[in-house]
Amino acid sequence: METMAVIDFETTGLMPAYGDRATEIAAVLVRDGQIVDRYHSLMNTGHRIPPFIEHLTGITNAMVRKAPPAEQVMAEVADFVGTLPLVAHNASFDRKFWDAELERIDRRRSQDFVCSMLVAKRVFPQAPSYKLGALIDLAGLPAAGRAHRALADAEMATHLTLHLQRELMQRFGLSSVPHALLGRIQKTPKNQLEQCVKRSITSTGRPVSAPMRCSDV
DNA sequence: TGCCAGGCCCTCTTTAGGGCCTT
Repeated sequence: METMAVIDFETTGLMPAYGDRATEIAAVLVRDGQIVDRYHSLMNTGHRIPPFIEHLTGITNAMVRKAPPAEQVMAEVADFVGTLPLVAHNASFDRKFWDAELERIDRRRSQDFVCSMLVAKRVFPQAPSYKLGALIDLAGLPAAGRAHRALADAEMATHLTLHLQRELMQRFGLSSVPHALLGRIQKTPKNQLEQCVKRSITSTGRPVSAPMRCSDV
């Protein structure tokens, strides 16, 4: 059975290309509809967290000063995740920081990201908001803890992803919804979900798995 | 109190503009 890794970063800002750095990372491993393992750590990059971000996340400069170095944390989380397919909410954001922080330790990503926000837009096109917390509330899923902390957000993104998979299985009579199918769904034009899923189903009723380029996400 | 971006998506669109979403 496929295992996926759902990740979430807290950072000093929005743009690693403009010098923003990670302050916290969490990775949740999910298999057979269950969380099977977790990694979580603050990290110290030596960069100052702006007051607005301290207020938003609750992660202070004093907290990260006592945290292990970012190089150590990123090496640990990269080993923890390995080559498992990745999921994040608004994955374009987490992918930028994942790639930038890995590059600093001379490592490269080899797997694809799926974005739970883009998949949610296809599965629930009438949702009033696609913020992680709003989708959790809409689906009646449990809040995992304080929003804007990496582990809580990663767990909420995990529950959302499992909810999307269950909805797709029920709606289309599928036995499973692998990462590759989620990757196809997030790229399909809006209102073409049914055509996308049907194209991906073989005569055995199992979704077709197909490799995707990292640039596809 | 957010500014910096960028991909996605919608519309009073397509030779564009603006909101959403992430911190």
